[in-house]
Amino acid sequence: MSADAKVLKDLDHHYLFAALNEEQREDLLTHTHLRSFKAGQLLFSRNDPAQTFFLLQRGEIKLYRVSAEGQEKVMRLIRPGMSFAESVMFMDEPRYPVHAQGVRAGALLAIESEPYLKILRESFDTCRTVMAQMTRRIQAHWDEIEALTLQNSRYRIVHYLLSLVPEGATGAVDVTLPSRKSLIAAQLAVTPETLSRTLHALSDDGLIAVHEYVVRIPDVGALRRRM
Amino acid sequence: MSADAKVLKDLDHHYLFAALNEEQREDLLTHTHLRSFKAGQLLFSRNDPAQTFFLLQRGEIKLYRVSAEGQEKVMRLIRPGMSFAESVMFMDEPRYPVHAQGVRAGALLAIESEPYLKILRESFDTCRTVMAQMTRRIQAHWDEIEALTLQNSRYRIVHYLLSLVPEGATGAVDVTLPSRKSLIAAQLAVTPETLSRTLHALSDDGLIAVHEYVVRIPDVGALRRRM
DNA sequence: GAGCCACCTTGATCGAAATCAAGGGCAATC
DNA sequence: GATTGCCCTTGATTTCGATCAAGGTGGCTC
Repeated sequence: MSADAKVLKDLDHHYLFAALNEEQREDLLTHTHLRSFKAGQLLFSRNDPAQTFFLLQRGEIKLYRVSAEGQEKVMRLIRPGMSFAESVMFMDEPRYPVHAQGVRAGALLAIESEPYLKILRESFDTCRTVMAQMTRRIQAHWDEIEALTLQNSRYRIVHYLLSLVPEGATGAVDVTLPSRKSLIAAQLAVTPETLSRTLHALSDDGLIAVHEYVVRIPDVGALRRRM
Repeated sequence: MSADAKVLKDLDHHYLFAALNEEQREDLLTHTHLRSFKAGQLLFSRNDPAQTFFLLQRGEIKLYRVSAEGQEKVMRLIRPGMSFAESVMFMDEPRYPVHAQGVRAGALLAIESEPYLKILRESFDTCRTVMAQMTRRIQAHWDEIEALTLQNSRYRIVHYLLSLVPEGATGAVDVTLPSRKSLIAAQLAVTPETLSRTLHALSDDGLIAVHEYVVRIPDVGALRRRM
């Protein structure tokens, strides 16, 4: 399979491109660039002009903001198959609202916004899908704002663990933490110390058992009830 | 001017309808209902099936969530001219993600989602505007999440005061708090006590002067610098 | 005008999580 | 195999904002 064919394959599985026809996709491909990156490499900074959006193929990326005091909040962790910065293109003067940095080396597709917008004009179905996706994102933000204001750190951590449990699983489950614990902490807006202590406390309660990056949950229902 | 004509006038100033033609607007009007409400009246609850979205004409509405302990977080305060619940319609199984309650009596337009979606299919420009608006909302959420996690309550309160200052104003400005202080507190995720104390502290620093609902800011620049 | 209620303020205390500080384990490098 | 650096953990202390508790004030109704 040629490199281009492989890229095409990646594209058509993604919601941003699923409803496009062959011609539109070919067209887009001429405006798509493959870019690899290293761990720790800065991909773009907050307020950089945004002419492209991205689709991660391999590796891991964090989208984050930094406070005046240098404290970091991870807004999203991007894993392979996920797109990011795609909604920025609808702004009049598009600028990235966060910093993006590689966490684990990998590669991504950079897709130019302008050509995509032109194509979008001809595909209401894709428009609709994009809007549905944006709505999902908005609701996720509301959930996060709720968790940050109405719930304590233990709740957020338990909620996060439960989000890793596969759909429909019951009884005993092993979940694997997808990144370094300090990154997960930054995502949940707690310090690494608090995450460590909370996991320990949950272990003491017998609700989980932690071994490195594997968390065994003996009884998902019990954990859910003790949120 | 007839009641319908007045409603039409309200519609065409709003981004959701600005790009529609006369025929489309007339069509929509047959699926639009005027509804008045009292202070304290519940308009819809979280998880109610959502077949309509809204445009506030008069009064004030709060969109909020409630924790298990009964604590309230105001997600948005709706003022006349603002629409709400419009992005829910893009979901497959639309349900309101928050509670809505009247704060000050007033009236709103309830617009059926299905007919609007049909019309949207024929107006890419409106699609584009809707997506731009959703992007703005998403970025506002990121700002809020950042403020909640990286900034303290004083910062959030000062930031809120500055958000009330008219665009481009410098030097001394008087701003009027748009609602009860307890509601503003709930929006900023602080207790009324903390809001009261912080306003007092800012007064002591000479950065503001509070008289009832009017906050005088002698020097906007100075306040901005002391965030 | 008395009484009531909603809202705001002020003071005292408490508590959850951050910060500060120290140490351990492991992988990479020389 | 020693050294370095990065993560993570654990303990001690601090701090910000919440909670608890008491007034104060103004607008209602009766």
